[in-house]
Amino acid sequence: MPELPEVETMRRGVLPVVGSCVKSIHFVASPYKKIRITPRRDVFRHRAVGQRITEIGRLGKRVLLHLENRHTIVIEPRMTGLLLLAEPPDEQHLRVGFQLRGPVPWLWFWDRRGLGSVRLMSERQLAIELGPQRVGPDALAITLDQLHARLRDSRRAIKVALLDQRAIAGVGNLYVSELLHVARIHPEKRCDRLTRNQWSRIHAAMLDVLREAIRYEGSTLSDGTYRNVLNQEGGYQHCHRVYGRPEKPCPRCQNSRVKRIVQAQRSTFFCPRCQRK
DNA sequence: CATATGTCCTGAGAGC
DNA sequence: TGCTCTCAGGACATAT
Repeated sequence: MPELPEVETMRRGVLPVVGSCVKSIHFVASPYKKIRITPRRDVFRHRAVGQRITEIGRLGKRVLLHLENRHTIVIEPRMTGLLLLAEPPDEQHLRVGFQLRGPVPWLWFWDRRGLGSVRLMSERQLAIELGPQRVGPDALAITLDQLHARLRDSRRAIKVALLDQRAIAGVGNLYVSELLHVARIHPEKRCDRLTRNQWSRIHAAMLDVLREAIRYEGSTLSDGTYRNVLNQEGGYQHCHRVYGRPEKPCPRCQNSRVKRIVQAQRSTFFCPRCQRK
């Protein structure tokens, strides 16, 4: 489940393709219909082939490949999408191959479940479809004041609100449980009932957890889907405090067991003793 | 407007 | 053993 740390790891991993030229693009035939690829493949090729990759960016949970003609290839991994410089795990779930002229011959988009997307956008399209109205400030860049201003009046539970990418971009279901545990905030606590001090703890914990997870190159869960661009596992799953650990002792207080609840159809893990409502 | 729910997708694992 | 069923959660469409 690539969230900010995994996508940032992908971004850093594909930096070696900066300066390379797109030689050809292979849309793998059979699963093509199943993932969202826009525009049509001939138009996509016409606008991207022959272009140099000038820069690699990240917008929330998306990787951006900027081209010299000011178009951008927007890669959205969603649940199981991977960006690979190494040989993909199998042929079956290969979606797009970018053949490059440069030090690395191929950049692959591989996606087992096919919920991801690969889109080529003009500057204008990018500004509209993924502009500040649609994607909030990045979780690593947002200030405490910005975070506070954006969510302080919301009646939603803090866990649910932090997953809203329009409010703040990059936090997903795994890291929200982790950061709320570090901040000692109950996931069901309503935003409009949090004190300034609690917001401050959330902000600090968010930065700590995300930065630490990036250092470990993200989390590879037992389903094993997330891999870095060289098809290697991340390491942060060994550091998880609560996520995916129901009934295990809380790593902070030891006296309480991690509880699993469901909020907005998603699992939340927390320590009922350390994170009181 | 804000918030809640439904939808897509595949394969791992549970349960029988 | 081998089958069926549930569940995992990204973003977005639709409903309340």
